[in-house]
Order: sequence, then C-alpha cells, then structure tokens
Amino acid sequence: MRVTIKDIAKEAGVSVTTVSRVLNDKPDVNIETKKKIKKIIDKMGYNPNGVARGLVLNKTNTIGLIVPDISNPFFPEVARGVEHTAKRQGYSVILCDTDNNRDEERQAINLLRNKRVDGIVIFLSLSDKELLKELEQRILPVVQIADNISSYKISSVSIDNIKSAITATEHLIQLGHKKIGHITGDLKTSSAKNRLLGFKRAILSADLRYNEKWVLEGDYSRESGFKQMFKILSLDDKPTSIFTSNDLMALGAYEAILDNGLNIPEDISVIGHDNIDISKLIRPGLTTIHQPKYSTGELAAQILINEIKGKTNKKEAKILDTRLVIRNSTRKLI
Amino acid sequence: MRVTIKDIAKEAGVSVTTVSRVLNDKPDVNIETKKKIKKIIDKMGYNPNGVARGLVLNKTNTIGLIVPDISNPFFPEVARGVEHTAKRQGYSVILCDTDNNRDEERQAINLLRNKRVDGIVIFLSLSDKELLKELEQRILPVVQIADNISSYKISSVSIDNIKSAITATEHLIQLGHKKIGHITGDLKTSSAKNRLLGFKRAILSADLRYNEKWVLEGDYSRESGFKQMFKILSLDDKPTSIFTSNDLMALGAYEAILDNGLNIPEDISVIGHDNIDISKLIRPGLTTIHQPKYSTGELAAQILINEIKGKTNKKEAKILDTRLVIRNSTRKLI
DNA sequence: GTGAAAGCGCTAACAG
DNA sequence: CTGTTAGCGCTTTCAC
Repeated sequence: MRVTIKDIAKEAGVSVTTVSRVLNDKPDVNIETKKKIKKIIDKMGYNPNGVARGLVLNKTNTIGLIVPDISNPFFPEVARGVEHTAKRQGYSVILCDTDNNRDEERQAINLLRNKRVDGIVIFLSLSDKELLKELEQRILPVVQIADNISSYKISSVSIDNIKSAITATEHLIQLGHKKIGHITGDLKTSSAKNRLLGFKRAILSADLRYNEKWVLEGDYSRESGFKQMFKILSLDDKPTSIFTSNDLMALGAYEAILDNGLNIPEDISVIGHDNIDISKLIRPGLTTIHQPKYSTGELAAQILINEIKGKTNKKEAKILDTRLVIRNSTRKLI
Repeated sequence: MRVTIKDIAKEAGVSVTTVSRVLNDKPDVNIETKKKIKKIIDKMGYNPNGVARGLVLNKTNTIGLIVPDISNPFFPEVARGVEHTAKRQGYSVILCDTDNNRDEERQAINLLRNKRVDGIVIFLSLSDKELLKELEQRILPVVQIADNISSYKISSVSIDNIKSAITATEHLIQLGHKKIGHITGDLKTSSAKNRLLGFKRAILSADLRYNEKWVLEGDYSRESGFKQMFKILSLDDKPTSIFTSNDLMALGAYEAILDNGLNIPEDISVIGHDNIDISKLIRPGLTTIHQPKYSTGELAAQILINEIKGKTNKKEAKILDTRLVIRNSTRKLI
C-alpha cells in the first residue's frame, strides 16, 4: 500500500489536517511540528495524491493540447511552447493527436472533459463551426490556435495570412518579377484561402497580370507542390517566380524545377511560407515567411492559464507578427 | 454546478449504483431502466468525472511520456506512435519535455507520480544510472526508449547501434572507399559510443586504416557536423567518404563540403544515421540508416500498457531493426 | 496551533 | 435486478 497523508499523520502523532497544512504551506502550524512532519514525509517517501486533491479542489492543474498531427513540422515547436509555459506555471499537458480527423477532435475534447483538464489549447484541422459553437458554450476555457479568428467567444492566437502572403508576393515583385505563380494550400482551410487572397491583392495592386494558369491548388503536401509545379512548368508561357503557400510545397516545387533542368533562383525564384527548420537546411536556402511557432504555443498557453485563473474574462484575439526571411531561392530578375 | 451521477440518479428515480452500472456496462440492470438512464444522461449532458473514478479505481488511464526535446526531429514521430497506441487502448498521454536537462527529468517523474499516471515511457537524455536505479524500485511500470539496454529491471526498446554503424560503414567500404572518416555524436551518450565502436569494427575487419585524424567528436548538432567536417577537409590527406553519427550532422557536413568547393558524392560520399524527414528532402538525398521512430513509440507504449494491465511480469528488451537507405550522397569510388 | 468531521464524485461489496 | 453503505485521499470549515 502506498503511503498516504493518514500514515504521515499517524507517524507524526498529529491529525491529517495538520499534515495537509504543511503540505500546502498554510500558516498556523507550529514551526516544530512542521519540521517534524516534513522529516517524516521525506523519510517515508510520501508523494501526495494529485487525483484526490483534484477531486476536492475541482481542478487538475492539467491542460489539454489538441493538434492535427504532431509529426507535421509545424506542431512540435508549438507543443514545446505550450509545454514550457504550462510547466512554468504548474500545469501539465495532455497531448491529443487527432490525425487530421474531425471525429477524433470531438473525441479528444470529450476525453479531456472527462479527465477534467482545466482548459484546452486546440488547433482545428479544418474550421468546424459546429464544434466551435459547442466549445463556446462550455464552461471550460479554450484557446484556439487558428489561421483566422473563427469565433469572438473563444480566445485565439493566429497570424495575418493575408498580410504575410502580400509580403511574400511583394518581395517577388520588388525583385522585378512580373510573371508570378502561386500554389495554394488546401482551399478548405482558411489559411490557404487567405494566402491566396493576399497573393491576388498584391498582384493586382502592382498592376500585374493575374494569370489563372499560374495559380494551382495544392494541399500543403510536398507531393502536391511537386505535381502542380510540374504542371506550371509544362506551360509555354511560364512564370519566372512562384509563391507556394507553405514550405513543404516549396520543396516539392524545387524537385519539379530541378527535374525540368531549371535552376533556382537563376531560372525561377521560389518563396515559401512558415519557415520550418528544413528551409534553412536545403540548398538553395528557401526564402520564406517566418511564422512564430514557439511563441504561438507559449502565448496560447499563457492566455489559457490566465483564463483558468480567472484573471480575465474578456476573450483575446492575438495576431502574431510574421516576417520575411530572405535566403537564396529568390533573386532579382535580370 | 456540473451534473453528477447523483443528479442522474435522482432524475431517473434510481440509486447511483444503478447509474454507475449502466455507465460501466455492467450486467444486472433491467433493459428498460438502462434505456431510461441513458436517455437522461444524454439529455442532461452528463460527463462522468474521471478524477473521482481515478481516485476509487486507483488508476487514471493516463501514461506519461518524457522526452528530451519534442522539437528534435526524432521525437515527434515517437510521440505519435506512443499517443496512437495509447489512445487505441483507452489511455491518454501527458507529455513532458525535459529540455535535455537531468533535473527536469527527475521533476517530470515526480510530477507524473503525483498525477498518478499508470506508467511512464521515458527517453533519458544521458544515461542517468541513479535515476534508473530509482525507477527500478518504484512500483510504477516504466519503459525506456534507449540506445542500449541500461537496466535489466526496466523494459526497453532500442536499436543495435553497433550493428547499424557497421552497416553504414560497410556500405562505404563496398563502394570501394578506403579512406573513411567519422564524426561521432556526443560521446557521453551510449548511442554515439556504440556507433563509433561499430565504425571501428567495420574499418578494422576490412583491413582498412583507422586514421584518428578522420574521426572527430561532434555533439549531434548540425553546427558540430559543419565544424568537424571543415576540420577534416583542411587535412592534406582527406578521406573520400564520411559517416556522421546522425543526419543533422550530415547536413552540417554537406555545408562544409560545399563551402570547400567540393561536390557530393563526386568528391566525397556522405552517409548519415536516423533517416529523419529532411534526409529525403535535401539534395543530394542523404544515404542513411533508417531508425524506426513511429514503431519505437508504438512498441514502447504497447509494452508499457501490457505491464500496466499485468499481462506480463517479465521485462522485455526489444531491439528494433534498422536498415540502410541508399540515396544519392554516396557513390562508388572511381 | 490543532483536530473532528463533512464531503468532492465515483465504485464495489453486501444485502435484499 | 436494485439500493445501502463504506470508502478512495485529500482539503476545508468550524470548534476548541
């Protein structure tokens, strides 16, 4: 049998109340008894039962983190930010990987409710309006990491995808490119939609031609980047540069370009989005938009914990800054 | 106030026992009352309190996962394997990132004990014999993911690093290389030690010269790979091929080689270890040793859960197979 | 300063 | 088939 607070109390010849007091650093306990109890706790290797404590306190000091796929290079950094921040404030995190599956998301939420987590940080694979509605009604604090603000009743941390796409596209324009292509992400996601929107805007406001043949839909996978780039390169009238909606697709585009005997950036400039680790490791280094991942997790956790602690009632909708990272995959058109 | 089993019981006009019975699919409850209770549960949106259940059952259906750094490309896959397997068997996983810090490892274990997890999957950053000893003595089931078997009292899943290093080195030898270098990992880790051992063995049993100038210690970071490769390239008598103890250092070596105006694999063949995602994405694709990551996590979780469920008493020490993945960074010496 | 007692929400004998 | 009752290990009034 594991040693409980009762055993400590008996051994020390005091009541459990007193032991509980020293456990929680409460006042009103004689310094001597305190010392004695502490010694006994050490001696007996007592480890308080967090479950029992959770039951009476009605809080578990645990938060849930729901991500679509922890092995997608975007999420480990986010998770790390969440975990570090949580730990620093005394919270543990239960990780739920939903495999990009809507049902799994629902199950994860249910499970987490079951476990009585104090709050949830969630990244929805697709925006599931219904789920969001349900989440709004729960008493449970929730922070959404999202590509856009999908609800005013739930706090969120996100980036401005329209703006970042404009930045990326304008970089190409400033380099003198007039024929610019774009491979979008999965257009069911709002990030892809917004990046496309930003791309369009930048093209149009620079009075450039928006050529639909140069704009193809991918799905954020490397393979789709390869496939769509290949298509674009088969055109008689090719663009001189391409903006892919994420870095993974840029890698696919690299392949296609190289396979066509073309060079980066000599023949074609490529710019990605996200700045995943690989981007700086490949050759040529990929010019891209840096998206803060660690700080996203950090901030999401912080907002969540603030809500848990009741420090705030109002919902926050933080938009984190992105920035252009210029490497060697883009260059002046000559 | 949240709805409890009592509320359901009252509403249904039965005792909490009966409700508990239908909750847990126990027999001995009239089909009609069962239906009725289920309906009420739905209607009232009742969600059983896992904490209370955990207290009485003395099990939380939660396991802990301790990793040195979730953002290190090796671990997300492992974590995914653990999470998937755990979920499938009704367990949640609490993620602890120890930041490669020994103290944090101890704290994590303590925290997890506090939370009364049913077991722990742990990857120790360095082999901490003392900690392992302590772990052995606990009642808590533990599975270690390790580069070698560090304890016969704790189950483990690992790979045979000596063998995999031999495979890597022999690949180079078979390609006709006689001058082979090696950049080791942090030699405080047993994986690095064993890979070095394997390297030596392969070199020696092929009657090749083991040149100490070609064998430098790195620390598994890309930077160290760069630095040490640079040193090796400054030698008058350079090797024609290099085995780096992990892929990240191979990437650093790539840099150094390119910076020296040399080509891969024309001037120098490079082989890594681990087969992280990046390896197939860079150019030239990196020849490497594939280390099963997802299945490592999967297996570790499975062994742990078996121990938790008391299906087995004896400790398992599984060694997973590695395999050579040939890409374009190695070629026949001509 | 300290302790007795109630109760957090649930399960599991045991009795009927 | 169903209910009564006694905890699981802890915190927290309230009294002394």
